[in-house]
Amino acid sequence: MKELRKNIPSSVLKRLTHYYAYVQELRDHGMAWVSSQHIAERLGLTSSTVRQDLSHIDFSGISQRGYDTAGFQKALCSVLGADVRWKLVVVGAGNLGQALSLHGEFARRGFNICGIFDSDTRKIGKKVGSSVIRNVRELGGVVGHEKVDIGVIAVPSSVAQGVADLLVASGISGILNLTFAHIIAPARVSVVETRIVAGLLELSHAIKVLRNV
Amino acid sequence: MKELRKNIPSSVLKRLTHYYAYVQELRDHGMAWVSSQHIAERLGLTSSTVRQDLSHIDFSGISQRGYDTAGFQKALCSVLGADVRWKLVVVGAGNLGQALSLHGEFARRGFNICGIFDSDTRKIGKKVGSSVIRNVRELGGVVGHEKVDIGVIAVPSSVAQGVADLLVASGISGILNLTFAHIIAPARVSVVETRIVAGLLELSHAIKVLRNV
DNA sequence: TAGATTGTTAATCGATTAACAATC
DNA sequence: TAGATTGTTAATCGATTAACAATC
Repeated sequence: MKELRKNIPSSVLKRLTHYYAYVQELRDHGMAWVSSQHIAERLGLTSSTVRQDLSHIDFSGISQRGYDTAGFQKALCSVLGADVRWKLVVVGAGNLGQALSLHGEFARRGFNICGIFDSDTRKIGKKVGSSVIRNVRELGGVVGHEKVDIGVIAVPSSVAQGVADLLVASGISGILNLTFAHIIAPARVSVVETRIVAGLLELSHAIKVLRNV
Repeated sequence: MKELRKNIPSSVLKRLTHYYAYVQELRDHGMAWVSSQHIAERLGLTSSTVRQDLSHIDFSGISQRGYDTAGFQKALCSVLGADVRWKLVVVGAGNLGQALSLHGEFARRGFNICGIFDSDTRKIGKKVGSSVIRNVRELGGVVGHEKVDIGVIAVPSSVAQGVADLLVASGISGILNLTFAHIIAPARVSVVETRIVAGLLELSHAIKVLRNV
Protein backbone atom coordinates (compact mmCIF):
# COMPACT_ATOMS: atom_id res chain seq x y z
CA MET A 1 0.00 0.00 0.00
CA LYS A 2 1.46 3.21 -1.18
CA GLU A 3 0.13 5.55 1.47
CA LEU A 4 1.86 3.58 4.18
CA ARG A 5 5.31 4.25 2.76
CA LYS A 6 6.47 6.08 5.88
CA ASN A 7 5.24 6.36 9.41
CA ILE A 8 3.00 9.36 9.64
CA PRO A 9 3.97 11.51 12.65
CA SER A 10 1.18 11.65 15.18
CA SER A 11 0.97 15.44 14.96
CA VAL A 12 0.16 15.01 11.27
CA LEU A 13 -2.21 12.11 11.87
CA LYS A 14 -4.27 14.19 14.28
CA ARG A 15 -4.73 16.85 11.66
CA LEU A 16 -5.61 14.27 9.01
CA THR A 17 -8.67 13.40 11.10
CA HIS A 18 -9.60 17.09 11.08
CA TYR A 19 -9.22 17.25 7.32
CA TYR A 20 -11.37 14.17 7.04
CA ALA A 21 -14.18 15.73 9.09
CA TYR A 22 -13.92 18.94 7.12
CA VAL A 23 -13.85 17.39 3.65
CA GLN A 24 -17.00 15.47 4.58
CA GLU A 25 -18.66 18.74 5.50
CA LEU A 26 -17.53 20.27 2.21
CA ARG A 27 -18.93 17.38 0.20
CA ASP A 28 -22.22 17.57 2.07
CA HIS A 29 -22.40 21.15 0.89
CA GLY A 30 -21.58 20.20 -2.69
CA MET A 31 -18.14 21.83 -2.81
CA ALA A 32 -16.04 20.05 -5.42
CA TRP A 33 -12.74 21.88 -4.85
CA VAL A 34 -10.87 23.29 -1.89
CA SER A 35 -7.52 25.07 -1.49
CA SER A 36 -4.92 24.60 1.24
CA GLN A 37 -5.54 28.21 2.19
CA HIS A 38 -9.23 27.57 2.66
CA ILE A 39 -8.65 24.45 4.78
CA ALA A 40 -6.08 26.30 6.87
CA GLU A 41 -8.44 29.16 7.63
CA ARG A 42 -11.24 26.85 8.69
CA LEU A 43 -9.03 24.72 10.95
CA GLY A 44 -6.78 27.41 12.39
CA LEU A 45 -3.58 26.34 10.60
CA THR A 46 -1.27 27.76 7.94
CA SER A 47 -1.63 26.67 4.32
CA SER A 48 1.98 25.54 4.50
CA THR A 49 1.17 23.05 7.24
CA VAL A 50 -1.76 21.70 5.26
CA ARG A 51 0.38 21.12 2.15
CA GLN A 52 3.15 19.53 4.21
CA ASP A 53 0.64 17.21 5.83
CA LEU A 54 -0.80 16.15 2.50
CA SER A 55 2.67 15.17 1.31
CA HIS A 56 2.34 12.22 3.72
CA ILE A 57 -0.61 10.73 1.89
CA ASP A 58 -1.07 9.35 -1.57
CA PHE A 59 -3.03 12.22 -3.03
CA SER A 60 -2.14 15.31 -5.01
CA GLY A 61 -3.74 18.62 -5.78
CA ILE A 62 -3.81 20.53 -9.04
CA SER A 63 -1.86 23.74 -9.39
CA GLN A 64 -4.42 26.34 -10.19
CA ARG A 65 -7.44 24.75 -8.55
CA GLY A 66 -6.53 23.10 -5.29
CA TYR A 67 -7.77 19.69 -4.16
CA ASP A 68 -10.82 17.86 -5.46
CA THR A 69 -12.86 16.96 -2.43
CA ALA A 70 -13.97 13.54 -3.68
CA GLY A 71 -10.42 12.29 -4.21
CA PHE A 72 -9.26 13.93 -1.02
CA GLN A 73 -11.96 12.22 0.99
CA LYS A 74 -11.18 8.85 -0.60
CA ALA A 75 -7.46 9.18 0.17
CA LEU A 76 -8.10 10.15 3.79
CA CYS A 77 -10.62 7.36 4.14
CA SER A 78 -8.00 4.88 3.09
CA VAL A 79 -5.22 6.27 5.29
CA LEU A 80 -7.45 6.47 8.35
CA GLY A 81 -8.95 3.03 7.78
CA ALA A 82 -12.39 4.59 7.64
CA ASP A 83 -13.18 2.16 4.82
CA VAL A 84 -12.74 -0.84 7.12
CA ARG A 85 -15.36 -2.34 9.43
CA TRP A 86 -13.88 -2.73 12.88
CA LYS A 87 -15.14 -4.79 15.78
CA LEU A 88 -15.29 -3.18 19.21
CA VAL A 89 -16.06 -4.23 22.73
CA VAL A 90 -17.00 -1.81 25.49
CA VAL A 91 -15.80 -2.66 28.98
CA GLY A 92 -17.82 -0.98 31.72
CA ALA A 93 -21.60 -0.71 31.55
CA GLY A 94 -21.93 2.53 33.50
CA ASN A 95 -23.52 5.62 32.04
CA LEU A 96 -20.68 6.27 29.64
CA GLY A 97 -20.26 2.66 28.49
CA GLN A 98 -23.96 2.27 27.85
CA ALA A 99 -24.15 5.59 26.03
CA LEU A 100 -21.32 4.60 23.69
CA SER A 101 -22.94 1.25 22.99
CA LEU A 102 -26.13 3.04 22.00
CA HIS A 103 -24.42 5.88 20.15
CA GLY A 104 -25.33 5.40 16.50
CA GLU A 105 -22.44 7.40 15.09
CA PHE A 106 -19.88 4.67 15.79
CA ALA A 107 -21.75 1.99 13.84
CA ARG A 108 -22.38 4.46 11.04
CA ARG A 109 -18.65 5.04 10.80
CA GLY A 110 -17.74 1.37 10.68
CA PHE A 111 -17.05 0.85 14.38
CA ASN A 112 -19.36 -2.01 15.30
CA ILE A 113 -19.84 -2.69 18.95
CA CYS A 114 -20.17 -6.43 19.39
CA GLY A 115 -20.26 -6.70 23.15
CA ILE A 116 -20.54 -4.78 26.42
CA PHE A 117 -19.05 -6.13 29.64
CA ASP A 118 -19.16 -5.43 33.35
CA SER A 119 -18.16 -7.11 36.58
CA ASP A 120 -21.24 -5.98 38.53
CA THR A 121 -23.57 -8.98 38.80
CA ARG A 122 -26.54 -6.66 39.14
CA LYS A 123 -25.87 -5.34 35.65
CA ILE A 124 -24.92 -8.58 33.94
CA GLY A 125 -27.80 -9.95 31.86
CA LYS A 126 -29.49 -6.59 31.39
CA LYS A 127 -30.09 -5.30 27.90
CA VAL A 128 -28.42 -2.23 26.40
CA GLY A 129 -30.09 -1.59 23.08
CA SER A 130 -29.96 -4.90 21.27
CA SER A 131 -27.08 -6.44 23.21
CA VAL A 132 -26.85 -7.95 26.66
CA ILE A 133 -24.32 -6.94 29.33
CA ARG A 134 -21.96 -9.88 29.82
CA ASN A 135 -19.64 -10.88 32.61
CA VAL A 136 -16.18 -9.42 32.15
CA ARG A 137 -14.84 -12.96 32.64
CA GLU A 138 -16.14 -13.76 29.18
CA LEU A 139 -14.20 -10.83 27.71
CA GLY A 140 -11.09 -12.81 26.75
CA GLY A 141 -13.09 -15.50 25.00
CA VAL A 142 -15.19 -13.07 23.01
CA VAL A 143 -12.21 -10.96 21.91
CA GLY A 144 -10.36 -14.11 20.83
CA HIS A 145 -13.20 -15.89 19.06
CA GLU A 146 -14.82 -12.94 17.38
CA LYS A 147 -11.50 -11.34 16.48
CA VAL A 148 -12.35 -8.05 18.12
CA ASP A 149 -10.06 -5.20 17.03
CA ILE A 150 -10.62 -2.44 19.57
CA GLY A 151 -11.50 -2.35 23.26
CA VAL A 152 -13.11 0.71 24.79
CA ILE A 153 -12.38 1.22 28.48
CA ALA A 154 -15.26 2.91 30.33
CA VAL A 155 -14.68 1.65 33.90
CA PRO A 156 -13.61 3.65 36.97
CA SER A 157 -10.05 4.98 36.63
CA SER A 158 -8.77 2.79 39.44
CA VAL A 159 -9.39 -0.43 37.51
CA ALA A 160 -8.55 0.86 34.04
CA GLN A 161 -5.06 -0.65 33.89
CA GLY A 162 -6.42 -4.04 34.96
CA VAL A 163 -8.95 -3.98 32.13
CA ALA A 164 -6.24 -2.91 29.70
CA ASP A 165 -4.08 -5.86 30.76
CA LEU A 166 -7.04 -8.16 30.20
CA LEU A 167 -7.65 -6.75 26.74
CA VAL A 168 -3.97 -7.04 25.82
CA ALA A 169 -3.87 -10.67 27.04
CA SER A 170 -6.94 -11.40 24.91
CA GLY A 171 -5.10 -10.24 21.79
CA ILE A 172 -6.75 -6.88 21.20
CA SER A 173 -5.13 -4.57 18.63
CA GLY A 174 -6.20 -1.17 19.91
CA ILE A 175 -7.53 0.45 23.05
CA LEU A 176 -9.63 3.59 23.43
CA ASN A 177 -9.26 4.82 26.98
CA LEU A 178 -12.08 6.99 28.26
CA THR A 179 -10.82 7.14 31.85
CA PHE A 180 -8.60 9.70 33.51
CA ALA A 181 -5.89 7.12 34.26
CA HIS A 182 -2.90 6.73 31.94
CA ILE A 183 -2.70 3.23 30.51
CA ILE A 184 0.36 1.22 29.57
CA ALA A 185 0.36 -1.43 26.88
CA PRO A 186 3.02 -3.20 24.81
CA ALA A 187 4.07 -1.51 21.57
CA ARG A 188 2.01 -3.90 19.42
CA VAL A 189 -1.19 -2.52 20.97
CA SER A 190 -2.10 1.07 20.12
CA VAL A 191 -3.62 3.17 22.86
CA VAL A 192 -5.53 6.41 22.43
CA GLU A 193 -6.66 8.44 25.41
CA THR A 194 -9.78 10.54 24.91
CA ARG A 195 -9.01 12.89 27.79
CA ILE A 196 -12.52 13.92 28.77
CA VAL A 197 -11.67 14.74 32.40
CA ALA A 198 -8.19 15.92 31.38
CA GLY A 199 -9.85 18.18 28.81
CA LEU A 200 -12.05 19.71 31.49
CA LEU A 201 -8.95 20.37 33.60
CA GLU A 202 -7.26 22.04 30.64
CA LEU A 203 -10.27 24.31 30.29
CA SER A 204 -10.26 24.87 34.03
CA HIS A 205 -6.62 26.00 33.88
CA ALA A 206 -7.24 28.23 30.87
CA ILE A 207 -10.24 29.93 32.48
CA LYS A 208 -8.34 30.45 35.73
CA VAL A 209 -5.45 32.10 33.85
CA LEU A 210 -7.83 34.24 31.81
CA ARG A 211 -9.65 35.53 34.85
CA ASN A 212 -6.58 36.18 36.99
CA VAL A 213 -4.33 37.94 34.52
CA MET B 1 -0.56 34.15 41.62
CA LYS B 2 2.92 32.83 41.32
CA GLU B 3 2.22 29.72 39.26
CA LEU B 4 0.76 31.80 36.46
CA ARG B 5 3.99 33.69 35.88
CA LYS B 6 4.32 32.42 32.30
CA ASN B 7 2.00 30.79 29.85
CA ILE B 8 2.35 27.07 30.21
CA PRO B 9 2.84 25.47 26.76
CA SER B 10 -0.03 23.15 25.93
CA SER B 11 2.32 20.19 25.52
CA VAL B 12 3.35 20.70 29.15
CA LEU B 13 -0.21 21.32 30.32
CA LYS B 14 -1.35 18.00 28.87
CA ARG B 15 1.31 16.19 30.85
CA LEU B 16 0.43 18.11 34.02
CA THR B 17 -3.00 16.47 33.87
CA HIS B 18 -1.25 13.08 33.66
CA TYR B 19 0.91 13.91 36.66
CA TYR B 20 -2.20 14.97 38.52
CA ALA B 21 -3.94 11.65 37.84
CA TYR B 22 -0.82 9.75 38.81
CA VAL B 23 -0.08 11.62 42.00
CA GLN B 24 -3.64 10.95 43.10
CA GLU B 25 -3.06 7.25 42.52
CA LEU B 26 0.18 7.42 44.51
CA ARG B 27 -1.53 9.12 47.43
CA ASP B 28 -4.33 6.59 47.39
CA HIS B 29 -1.62 3.97 47.85
CA GLY B 30 0.01 5.86 50.68
CA MET B 31 3.20 6.80 48.82
CA ALA B 32 4.65 9.96 50.35
CA TRP B 33 7.52 10.49 47.91
CA VAL B 34 8.12 10.03 44.20
CA SER B 35 11.09 10.69 41.90
CA SER B 36 11.06 12.15 38.39
CA GLN B 37 12.48 8.84 37.20
CA HIS B 38 9.57 6.94 38.73
CA ILE B 39 6.97 9.27 37.20
CA ALA B 40 8.68 9.08 33.83
CA GLU B 41 8.62 5.28 33.77
CA ARG B 42 4.97 5.11 34.68
CA LEU B 43 3.91 7.66 32.08
CA GLY B 44 6.26 6.75 29.25
CA LEU B 45 8.41 9.89 29.43
CA THR B 46 12.01 10.77 30.29
CA SER B 47 12.87 12.04 33.75
CA SER B 48 14.31 15.11 32.07
CA THR B 49 10.94 15.99 30.58
CA VAL B 50 9.27 15.56 33.95
CA ARG B 51 11.72 17.91 35.68
CA GLN B 52 11.43 20.46 32.85
CA ASP B 53 7.66 20.37 33.12
CA LEU B 54 7.73 20.90 36.86
CA SER B 55 9.83 24.02 36.38
CA HIS B 56 6.63 25.60 35.03
CA ILE B 57 4.78 25.24 38.30
CA ASP B 58 5.31 26.66 41.75
CA PHE B 59 6.61 23.53 43.40
CA SER B 60 10.07 22.12 44.09
CA GLY B 61 11.51 18.74 44.91
CA ILE B 62 14.22 17.84 47.37
CA SER B 63 17.59 16.67 46.12
CA GLN B 64 17.98 13.25 47.58
CA ARG B 65 14.36 12.26 47.94
CA GLY B 66 12.33 13.51 45.02
CA TYR B 67 8.90 15.13 45.30
CA ASP B 68 6.52 14.88 48.22
CA THR B 69 3.23 13.71 46.80
CA ALA B 70 1.03 15.86 49.07
CA GLY B 71 2.69 19.10 48.01
CA PHE B 72 2.88 17.98 44.41
CA GLN B 73 -0.84 17.25 44.34
CA LYS B 74 -1.67 20.56 45.94
CA ALA B 75 0.44 22.49 43.42
CA LEU B 76 -1.10 20.66 40.45
CA CYS B 77 -4.57 21.16 41.91
CA SER B 78 -3.98 24.88 41.99
CA VAL B 79 -2.49 25.14 38.49
CA LEU B 80 -5.21 23.02 36.93
CA GLY B 81 -7.99 24.79 38.79
CA ALA B 82 -9.09 21.50 40.29
CA ASP B 83 -9.71 23.37 43.54
CA VAL B 84 -12.42 25.48 41.93
CA ARG B 85 -16.08 24.53 41.52
CA TRP B 86 -17.10 25.11 37.91
CA LYS B 87 -20.58 25.34 36.45
CA LEU B 88 -21.31 23.39 33.30
CA VAL B 89 -24.16 23.03 30.87
CA VAL B 90 -24.56 20.09 28.52
CA VAL B 91 -26.06 20.81 25.11
CA GLY B 92 -27.57 17.76 23.43
CA ALA B 93 -29.64 15.24 25.39
CA GLY B 94 -28.76 12.23 23.25
CA ASN B 95 -27.08 9.14 24.71
CA LEU B 96 -23.78 10.89 25.24
CA GLY B 97 -25.22 14.08 26.70
CA GLN B 98 -27.41 12.20 29.13
CA ALA B 99 -24.55 9.91 30.15
CA LEU B 100 -22.32 12.87 30.94
CA SER B 101 -25.06 14.53 32.96
CA LEU B 102 -25.40 11.36 35.03
CA HIS B 103 -21.67 10.64 35.24
CA GLY B 104 -20.76 11.11 38.89
CA GLU B 105 -17.07 11.69 38.27
CA PHE B 106 -17.56 15.21 36.95
CA ALA B 107 -19.42 16.44 40.02
CA ARG B 108 -16.92 14.70 42.26
CA ARG B 109 -14.14 16.64 40.55
CA GLY B 110 -15.83 20.01 40.91
CA PHE B 111 -17.51 20.15 37.51
CA ASN B 112 -21.16 20.69 38.38
CA ILE B 113 -23.67 20.21 35.63
CA CYS B 114 -26.42 22.74 36.13
CA GLY B 115 -28.46 22.21 33.00
CA ILE B 116 -29.02 19.96 30.01
CA PHE B 117 -30.53 21.30 26.79
CA ASP B 118 -31.96 19.98 23.56
CA SER B 119 -33.98 21.28 20.62
CA ASP B 120 -36.09 18.13 20.26
CA THR B 121 -39.53 18.89 21.71
CA ARG B 122 -40.05 15.20 22.45
CA LYS B 123 -37.09 15.29 24.85
CA ILE B 124 -37.74 18.68 26.44
CA GLY B 125 -39.30 18.32 29.89
CA LYS B 126 -38.04 14.80 30.48
CA LYS B 127 -35.89 14.09 33.49
CA VAL B 128 -32.22 13.10 33.38
CA GLY B 129 -31.24 12.20 36.91
CA SER B 130 -32.35 15.14 39.02
CA SER B 131 -32.48 17.74 36.23
CA VAL B 132 -34.97 18.36 33.47
CA ILE B 133 -34.11 18.68 29.78
CA ARG B 134 -34.73 22.27 28.77
CA ASN B 135 -35.30 23.97 25.44
CA VAL B 136 -32.05 25.10 23.87
CA ARG B 137 -33.68 28.53 23.46
CA GLU B 138 -33.29 28.98 27.20
CA LEU B 139 -29.55 28.26 26.97
CA GLY B 140 -28.43 31.86 26.63
CA GLY B 141 -30.48 33.00 29.61
CA VAL B 142 -29.27 30.22 31.88
CA VAL B 143 -25.61 30.69 30.96
CA GLY B 144 -25.92 34.41 31.58
CA HIS B 145 -27.91 34.34 34.80
CA GLU B 146 -26.24 31.41 36.48
CA LYS B 147 -22.77 32.44 35.33
CA VAL B 148 -22.04 29.10 33.72
CA ASP B 149 -18.34 28.58 32.97
CA ILE B 150 -18.18 25.66 30.57
CA GLY B 151 -20.47 24.37 27.84
CA VAL B 152 -20.28 20.74 26.75
CA ILE B 153 -21.30 20.11 23.14
CA ALA B 154 -22.91 16.71 22.65
CA VAL B 155 -25.06 17.34 19.59
CA PRO B 156 -24.67 15.92 16.05
CA SER B 157 -21.48 17.19 14.35
CA SER B 158 -23.44 19.11 11.73
CA VAL B 159 -24.90 21.52 14.28
CA ALA B 160 -21.88 21.72 16.61
CA GLN B 161 -20.62 25.08 15.33
CA GLY B 162 -24.09 26.60 15.70
CA VAL B 163 -24.22 25.50 19.33
CA ALA B 164 -20.71 26.85 19.88
CA ASP B 165 -21.76 30.24 18.48
CA LEU B 166 -24.74 30.23 20.82
CA LEU B 167 -22.53 29.43 23.82
CA VAL B 168 -20.03 32.12 22.86
CA ALA B 169 -22.80 34.70 22.46
CA SER B 170 -24.11 33.76 25.92
CA GLY B 171 -20.74 34.61 27.45
CA ILE B 172 -19.39 31.14 28.14
CA SER B 173 -15.68 30.88 29.11
CA GLY B 174 -14.83 27.39 27.89
CA ILE B 175 -16.17 24.74 25.54
CA LEU B 176 -15.69 20.99 25.65
CA ASN B 177 -16.42 19.62 22.21
CA LEU B 178 -17.41 15.96 22.09
CA THR B 179 -18.29 15.98 18.40
CA PHE B 180 -16.14 15.11 15.42
CA ALA B 181 -16.45 18.61 13.95
CA HIS B 182 -13.75 21.20 14.54
CA ILE B 183 -15.10 24.23 16.33
CA ILE B 184 -14.03 27.86 16.01
CA ALA B 185 -14.38 30.37 18.81
CA PRO B 186 -12.86 33.77 19.61
CA ALA B 187 -9.58 33.74 21.55
CA ARG B 188 -11.28 34.67 24.82
CA VAL B 189 -13.14 31.34 24.81
CA SER B 190 -11.03 28.21 25.30
CA VAL B 191 -11.99 25.15 23.30
CA VAL B 192 -10.92 21.58 24.00
CA GLU B 193 -11.79 18.78 21.61
CA THR B 194 -12.15 15.35 23.15
CA ARG B 195 -11.61 13.48 19.89
CA ILE B 196 -13.62 10.34 20.57
CA VAL B 197 -14.34 9.57 16.92
CA ALA B 198 -11.00 11.03 15.86
CA GLY B 199 -9.34 8.75 18.42
CA LEU B 200 -11.04 5.72 16.93
CA LEU B 201 -9.77 6.75 13.50
CA GLU B 202 -6.25 7.11 14.88
CA LEU B 203 -6.49 3.56 16.22
CA SER B 204 -7.96 2.44 12.93
CA HIS B 205 -4.97 3.88 11.07
CA ALA B 206 -2.49 2.38 13.50
CA ILE B 207 -4.04 -1.09 13.27
CA LYS B 208 -4.12 -0.91 9.49
CA VAL B 209 -0.42 -0.01 9.37
CA LEU B 210 0.45 -2.74 11.86
CA ARG B 211 -1.34 -5.44 9.90
CA ASN B 212 -0.10 -4.41 6.47
CA VAL B 213 3.55 -3.83 7.11
C1' DT C 1 -1.31 33.21 -22.00
C1' DA C 2 -1.49 34.97 -17.14
C1' DG C 3 -2.44 33.92 -12.68
C1' DA C 4 -3.32 31.05 -8.94
C1' DT C 5 -2.00 27.35 -6.23
C1' DT C 6 0.62 23.39 -5.57
C1' DG C 7 4.87 20.64 -3.86
C1' DT C 8 9.20 21.07 -1.85
C1' DT C 9 13.38 23.03 0.03
C1' DA C 10 15.43 25.77 3.43
C1' DA C 11 14.88 28.57 7.69
C1' DT C 12 12.86 29.13 11.98
C1' DC C 13 10.90 27.93 15.97
C1' DG C 14 9.78 25.11 19.89
C1' DA C 15 9.99 20.84 22.43
C1' DT C 16 12.66 17.07 24.14
C1' DT C 17 16.73 15.06 25.82
C1' DA C 18 21.46 14.86 27.71
C1' DA C 19 24.62 16.30 30.93
C1' DC C 20 26.19 17.93 35.14
C1' DA C 21 26.90 21.10 38.94
C1' DA C 22 24.24 22.08 43.08
C1' DT C 23 22.31 20.14 47.10
C1' DC C 24 20.10 17.76 51.01
C1' DT D 1 29.91 11.87 54.84
C1' DA D 2 28.54 9.60 50.40
C1' DG D 3 25.09 9.03 47.25
C1' DA D 4 20.96 10.02 45.04
C1' DT D 5 18.18 13.22 42.83
C1' DT D 6 17.03 17.76 41.73
C1' DG D 7 17.12 22.17 38.71
C1' DT D 8 19.09 24.15 34.80
C1' DT D 9 21.95 24.90 30.79
C1' DA D 10 23.26 23.47 26.39
C1' DA D 11 22.58 20.18 22.50
C1' DT D 12 19.58 17.69 19.72
C1' DC D 13 15.69 16.67 17.53
C1' DG D 14 11.33 17.37 15.23
C1' DA D 15 7.57 20.27 13.75
C1' DT D 16 6.04 24.50 11.69
C1' DT D 17 6.51 28.24 8.66
C1' DA D 18 8.36 30.97 4.79
C1' DA D 19 9.62 31.23 0.23
C1' DC D 20 9.57 30.18 -4.42
C1' DA D 21 10.14 27.45 -8.60
C1' DA D 22 7.10 24.26 -11.00
C1' DT D 23 2.77 23.77 -13.17
C1' DC D 24 -1.95 23.48 -14.98
